[in-house]
Amino acid sequence: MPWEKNFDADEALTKAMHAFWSHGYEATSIADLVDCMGINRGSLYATFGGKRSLFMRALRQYRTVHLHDWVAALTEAHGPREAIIAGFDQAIATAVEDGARDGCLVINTALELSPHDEEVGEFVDNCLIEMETFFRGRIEQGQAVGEIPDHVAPVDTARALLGLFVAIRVFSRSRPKGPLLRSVADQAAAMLR
Amino acid sequence: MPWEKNFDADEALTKAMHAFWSHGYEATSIADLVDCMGINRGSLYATFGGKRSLFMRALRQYRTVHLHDWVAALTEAHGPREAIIAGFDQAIATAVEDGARDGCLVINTALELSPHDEEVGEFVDNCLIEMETFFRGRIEQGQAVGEIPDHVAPVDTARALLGLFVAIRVFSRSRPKGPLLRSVADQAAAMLR
DNA sequence: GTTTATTTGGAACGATCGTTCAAATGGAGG
DNA sequence: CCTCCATTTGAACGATCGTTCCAAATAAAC
Repeated sequence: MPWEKNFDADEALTKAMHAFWSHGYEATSIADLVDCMGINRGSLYATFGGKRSLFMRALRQYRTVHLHDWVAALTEAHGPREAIIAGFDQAIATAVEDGARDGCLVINTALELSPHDEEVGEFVDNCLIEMETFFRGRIEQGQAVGEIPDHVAPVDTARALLGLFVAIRVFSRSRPKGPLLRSVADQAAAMLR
Repeated sequence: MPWEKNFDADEALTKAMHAFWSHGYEATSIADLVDCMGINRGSLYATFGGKRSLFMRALRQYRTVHLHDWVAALTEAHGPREAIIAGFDQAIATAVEDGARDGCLVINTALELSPHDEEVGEFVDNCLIEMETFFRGRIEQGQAVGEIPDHVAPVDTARALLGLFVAIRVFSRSRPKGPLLRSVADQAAAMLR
């Protein structure tokens, strides 16, 4: 029925996000997006403005769903130390079980676009800072309740954990072998002892 | 002089490597390559076969120069423990001082192409394995000469070091801040104590 | 001096890129 | 019953993609 939208913009955006997530920005064409979103070119441009604008919205949706909500869920469901460990375990599980080789959209974008696109770069940086802040917050909270020893330096350790987490996402995309991912996660856990 | 090549194929390949390194595979066009390599389309196709074939040769040159030679230089110039630390320091130095936001071609490629290109994926995996092997070899050697304590688990630690090294390359491309990189490298060094 | 072999520079190819736009649709409001 | 109007639809745009091809150019070989 042409007089009213016959698709849900958020659902379509989610599908676009997964396309960018899997193939990256450059390798995802408008034709690909039209196909996987199930809408037509005109609607895509009317609703989302264009490829780049659509990508930015996909990035923002990713941050909301896979960063904010994810952090909130971990924080709520676990104690401070366990929240960090569960975060790593979850990342490994999606990589090994689901066989999804998508990694993390933010990190994929960090490598593909950040160096040459200021707006994207700033957005990605903020996401990384949020992750670092999550780790640091959990460490400090863990120390406050006596779960994590005081000799652990919150800032440095948070950054190292961010590094190991990034690495798991990278390996998820290129070399998603269980033992490798598990070794990395175990060393992350060891940093909290 | 048309009866003999008037360009050095290896030099041209190096220039192509840097273009791919900086912008990735998809975002580097044949026109870009022709420009930066300083040769013409015909010569490019006659000498290198095509874009994909040129990219694979660039990858191989990268592995030789920035992996094999790099590992050899570190191993030769330092003791086991110091070789690892010098590797991290070097990665940080190129990111912070040179201001080069290129990161590592292998890791960039791992995220851009590995999930959807079997040949590239296998090549990249081998490079990552080589790096892991370097770390493990240095750890074991360090333990043999008493530089590194025996409670360090070679395999797990090597994988974690690989992870932290990958992270430094990722941050070099997206958030090349000195303190962040230093924290990561310091935690890497702490794993060897 | 003619031939031969090879590279060069660039024109040209069909395909696909991201984007625009005008025609077709059919209920809503008068 | 007719006019609106937001939306769908797909054709079409110019640009650029990776690739192919060929005539011009040159100096060694004969």
